[in-house]
Amino acid sequence: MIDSYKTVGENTYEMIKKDIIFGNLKPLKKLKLNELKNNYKTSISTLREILSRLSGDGFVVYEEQKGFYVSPVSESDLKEIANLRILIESHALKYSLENSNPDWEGSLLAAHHKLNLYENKLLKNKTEERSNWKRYDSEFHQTLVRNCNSKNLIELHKLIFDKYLRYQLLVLTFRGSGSIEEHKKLLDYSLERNFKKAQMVLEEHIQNGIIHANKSF
Amino acid sequence: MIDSYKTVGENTYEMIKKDIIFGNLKPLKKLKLNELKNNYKTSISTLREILSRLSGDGFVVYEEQKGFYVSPVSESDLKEIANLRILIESHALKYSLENSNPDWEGSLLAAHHKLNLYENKLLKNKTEERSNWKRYDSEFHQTLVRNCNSKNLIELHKLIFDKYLRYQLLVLTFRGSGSIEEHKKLLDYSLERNFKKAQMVLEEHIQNGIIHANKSF
DNA sequence: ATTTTTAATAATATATGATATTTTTAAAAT
DNA sequence: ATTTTAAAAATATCATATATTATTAAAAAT
Repeated sequence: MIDSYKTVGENTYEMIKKDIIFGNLKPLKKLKLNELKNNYKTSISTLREILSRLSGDGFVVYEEQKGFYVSPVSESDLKEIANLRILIESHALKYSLENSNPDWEGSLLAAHHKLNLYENKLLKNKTEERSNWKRYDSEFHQTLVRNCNSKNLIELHKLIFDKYLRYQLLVLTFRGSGSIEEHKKLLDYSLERNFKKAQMVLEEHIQNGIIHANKSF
Repeated sequence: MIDSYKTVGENTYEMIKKDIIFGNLKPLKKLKLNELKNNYKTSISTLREILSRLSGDGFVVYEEQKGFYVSPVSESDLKEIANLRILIESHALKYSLENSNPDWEGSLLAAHHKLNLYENKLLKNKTEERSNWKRYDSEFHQTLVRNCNSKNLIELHKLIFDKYLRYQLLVLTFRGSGSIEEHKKLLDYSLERNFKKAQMVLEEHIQNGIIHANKSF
């Protein structure tokens, strides 16, 4: 394993965060320390550290004297997150394109290739595993912004993207060919360094994504 | 005192955060747990929680097995933060103006009035306390975005603003009448709901702010 | 004399137990 | 049904203990 060196706290942080994003820990669920202690096999002090971190990230809510619980979800929150993602990702994309270079173009092509393979699998075989698809989707979008040359922007994007991802895994479904085409256009316009068009597709892409969610709330 | 009910952890969190923002804890300073324990009179477990939260907020850096230290500062980071602030605050301002209503207009006027009183004091008496000025500056800008109707956006703005504030307190100085005029314009254009002009002033305002910092690095 | 190795010291990471306080739950009373 | 009261559960905090990892200082080797 790659990360078997990590500390207990680090590993458990990843696990709990993943469990929240993947919906194993449901929105609003009270995170009782003793319960978590049994489930994740760590001490209460370590758990409190982890939950404190997660509350800084916005995946957990903390209330004085009452403890921690999983952040709630709502339609309005999803819309806010989507708008924020459009704002941040567009902004970062703009700078990524301005700084475009062969290395980055190569990595974007590679990321899209892997994503596309999975998308086609999903089109044909609906039972295919979705978490992998989401992984490649994440990587593609993260590659899009990576070249923006702002550490703060990249970190912020990752945070927002993870929040969006949580909604995707909770209430959104694979949209099929529409999403595939958008990814392809996003790739092409980016390689052409055409920000205007790339931005429009991106905005559409994210906006289309949340339309599928509306009924689930 | 208003917040004397708060928990030890909450109070100490505020104190440490303030000490970082106000420069009492210098950038890159190693935050040794035993040292903090003596200085802030709290237990190590409580401190670790606090530092974990602060690392989520970006004011503290954490390295496995090596512990915590105050986040570094740099000219490039300041520029990133300033650009991010322009992006976020402009975006929020746009929606605040769209949702404009008498209540909000009133609170904006009030916030500007208090800020302006302090600015004039500072102009005449250079020895005036700066932390108060910064408080009113914060409040004015926070009022500007408060009406945007997006909790996520408001929280994000607060986070970025605090980071910017840290730089202001570390390396920036009161710019005098220039800044005062910008605040006035910002108020007037906002009351007119003229986003285009308000946005331009805001961008200038933030951009002008960091010019004064360049030499300090 | 500078570099490398080794030993000693300090600091972190984690767990556990103890205590005071606060919430929550359940039972009793109005 | 609502309020009051008592009991139980959970949180907040601290202190202490142990294993592991970093850092520093001393010793050895080049």
